[in-house]
Amino acid sequence: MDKKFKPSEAEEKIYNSWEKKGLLRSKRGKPFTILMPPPNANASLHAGHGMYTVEDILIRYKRLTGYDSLWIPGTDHAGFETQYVYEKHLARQGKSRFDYSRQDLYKNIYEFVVDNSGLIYEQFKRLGFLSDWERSVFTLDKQVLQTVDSTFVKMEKDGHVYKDEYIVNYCFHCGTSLSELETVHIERRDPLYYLKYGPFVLATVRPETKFGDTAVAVHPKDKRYQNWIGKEIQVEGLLGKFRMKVISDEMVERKFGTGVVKITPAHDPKDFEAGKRHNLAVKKVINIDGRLNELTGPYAGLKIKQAREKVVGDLQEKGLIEKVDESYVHSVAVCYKCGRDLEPTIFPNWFIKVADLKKPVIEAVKKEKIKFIPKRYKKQILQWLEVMRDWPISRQIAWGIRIPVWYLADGNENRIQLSFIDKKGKLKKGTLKQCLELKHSLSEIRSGLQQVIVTVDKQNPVEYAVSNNEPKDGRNWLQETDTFDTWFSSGQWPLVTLKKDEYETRFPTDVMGTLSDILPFWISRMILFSLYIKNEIPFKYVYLWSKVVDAKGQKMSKSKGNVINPIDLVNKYGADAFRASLVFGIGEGSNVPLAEEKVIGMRNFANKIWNIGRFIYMNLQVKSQKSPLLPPRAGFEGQAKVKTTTQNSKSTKLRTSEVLVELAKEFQEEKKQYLKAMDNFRFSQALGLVYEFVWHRLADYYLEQLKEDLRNGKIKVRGELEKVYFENLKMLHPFMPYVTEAVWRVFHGENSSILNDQL
RNA sequence: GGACUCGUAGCUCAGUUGGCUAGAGCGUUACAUUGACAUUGUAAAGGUCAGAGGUUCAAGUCCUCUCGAGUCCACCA
Repeated sequence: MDKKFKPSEAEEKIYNSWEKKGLLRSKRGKPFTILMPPPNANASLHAGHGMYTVEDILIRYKRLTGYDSLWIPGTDHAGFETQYVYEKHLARQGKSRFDYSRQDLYKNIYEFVVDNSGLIYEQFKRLGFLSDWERSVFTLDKQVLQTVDSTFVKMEKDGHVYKDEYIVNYCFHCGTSLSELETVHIERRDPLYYLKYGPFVLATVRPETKFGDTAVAVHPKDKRYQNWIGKEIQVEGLLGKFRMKVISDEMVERKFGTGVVKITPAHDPKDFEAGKRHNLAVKKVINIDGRLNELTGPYAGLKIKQAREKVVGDLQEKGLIEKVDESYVHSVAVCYKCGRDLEPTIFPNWFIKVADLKKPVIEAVKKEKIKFIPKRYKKQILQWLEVMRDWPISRQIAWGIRIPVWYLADGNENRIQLSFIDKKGKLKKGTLKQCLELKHSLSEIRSGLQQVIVTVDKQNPVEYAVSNNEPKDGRNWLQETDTFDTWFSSGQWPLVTLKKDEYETRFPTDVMGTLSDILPFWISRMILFSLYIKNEIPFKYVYLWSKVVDAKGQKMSKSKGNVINPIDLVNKYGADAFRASLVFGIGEGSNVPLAEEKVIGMRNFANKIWNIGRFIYMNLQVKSQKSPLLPPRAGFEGQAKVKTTTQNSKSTKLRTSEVLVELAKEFQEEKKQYLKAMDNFRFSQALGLVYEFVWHRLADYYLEQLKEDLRNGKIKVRGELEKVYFENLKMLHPFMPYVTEAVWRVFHGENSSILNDQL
């Protein structure tokens, strides 16, 4: 044995042997199952992924305690995220997605993802993860598409799906609508304009939307405006005179501005709701290209910002602005991805009605059929579930699972808007009728299709079919071009990862471990889908781990320049050290500070483990060489012990037998506490316990006490020390798999594995 | 506005049914060590456990309030 444990030499060899011997999964015991939260297929390992270690700890611990533990891996196509990365890549080449048909774009992104995938699994392997890689599932695999489509079809049949013109948060830059959860609110100072509005003055930050106003509102109890409620006012505007209804609604804050609000249902979520309550017209004045439309007269074609400037200028000229409050601070919804302002706008969208679907989820969480660790997340997810609104699932991007809806083309040529790349590679836009009239065949349109927009007409809807496959009835259909929100598919992760027969034995799965910040996106949806499709919860425990932060507790971010690459640390100090440093001394649910010093500390611990083994092993060899000369015999031990103890009695040394009794007792207590901590997901405590025992009790105390006896070849002493040491190796193995396995093989032979033993 | 977390040694943090002298890692200081390990050992310095009040035989731990830091949700025309 070397003086030091050298991870770089040992790790790869050991991992390969696990793979070769089929130890990535076990074949005996009661099932224990974890589904790996799928990282983005094209991702590479970042510090946050380090926390997957917690799942590996569980898998290994369960393996060692006699379970058939299975960790099923997978990767996610991560719709919007990935397309965003790809579009940046396109932009560098001076191109955009509008240069491609959706088919080609999808193909290109697929290749892009394939080129960049696989890396993360290699990195996971370096961390030692005991996952059954051959079973990897990608969220665009055939069986996933099948399941996702079928779920949607079933939901539609059961009346949980509807299409509506709805106010959605639309990002003009990313070209897609976003769900509530994908928006970020930031505080910002914007000018607040006080506009003269007929007899009133009202305050707004968005004067450019005034063309879409369909009412003004006041609070029902506001004395100032009592007489106006229900009447019409005459307003002199930029486009001439018009009349406007005055409504009253509780939503109006009397203290804000002048207590009068303009209602713009098409471009403000709250106004949209108010519009519904009061049956107001929805007048859309901004199109999805981010420009004002023909309803705005001279402002048509201007982008929002330009329009605002011009409108303000013109209003000022006409004397219609009473004052401007430049110090107004409010929060603005921005895109979580690109950070630009989101535009609330009307867009046809597929929705999942969640009111009924979420009820059993709330039940299951309240009754603790699913337990959350740390506990406080139970409250948080319940809070989220309560406010969860209908879920807009349409994303106007190509990279994803296309929504299985077909619109009847025949007879609806006028009502279907589309864009496509024609044979010559030119982008064409218009109604289907216009395109056909330009001598483009339907098959040409289909193959170059970019986007199909079918607006919602409740009185006379365009006929559509919802099914896994295109209807084959001789008529022509065009498939919806929108794709599912990526959480719609990853939310069905527990429904697509197990084999059929495993739903009998491994479902519900045992633990779902994931970052706490996707609790609402993912965890709540997985529970929802599982209860809906299988009428069963998908997992028994949800273990939330927290953010990995830097040594000072700061969030890691590129702009701060404090990002730590885990693989660098693994290269320098070994996977064991890296893994242990993410667990050691960490409170449940608190941030995980990652500091190089700490990794070094754990590297030192790994070396200590190694050297305890080395010491015992060396004496084992010394003894066996000497044994022909000094055969150990019954009765001999006692004598020798008396001798050595008296010889070394400078300090007060205990008798060997007493030390051994003490050791056995202390070890029993350690193991008991360890098992308790592990079973309660208190990994940090478990590791801390063993750390303390192995280093400061076993090495510093017991080994020192028993050094002489060991050198003198006391079989009993060596046996006891070995036993305690081996047990501790097994206890440490979930945390530090490599060094424990390496020492194990020194003692038990190169072909042995600690994984075949039991704790 | 609603919910939640945190404030313990110079730094980063443990401390779970309230209970022996409040701990660890790193850092600091002194000493030791050529046969397990310098990626070491022995020891030391360093804490009014944010502050105030309360419950209790007993409070870092439970309750109330104050101050400070942070997170999530909702809203902001």
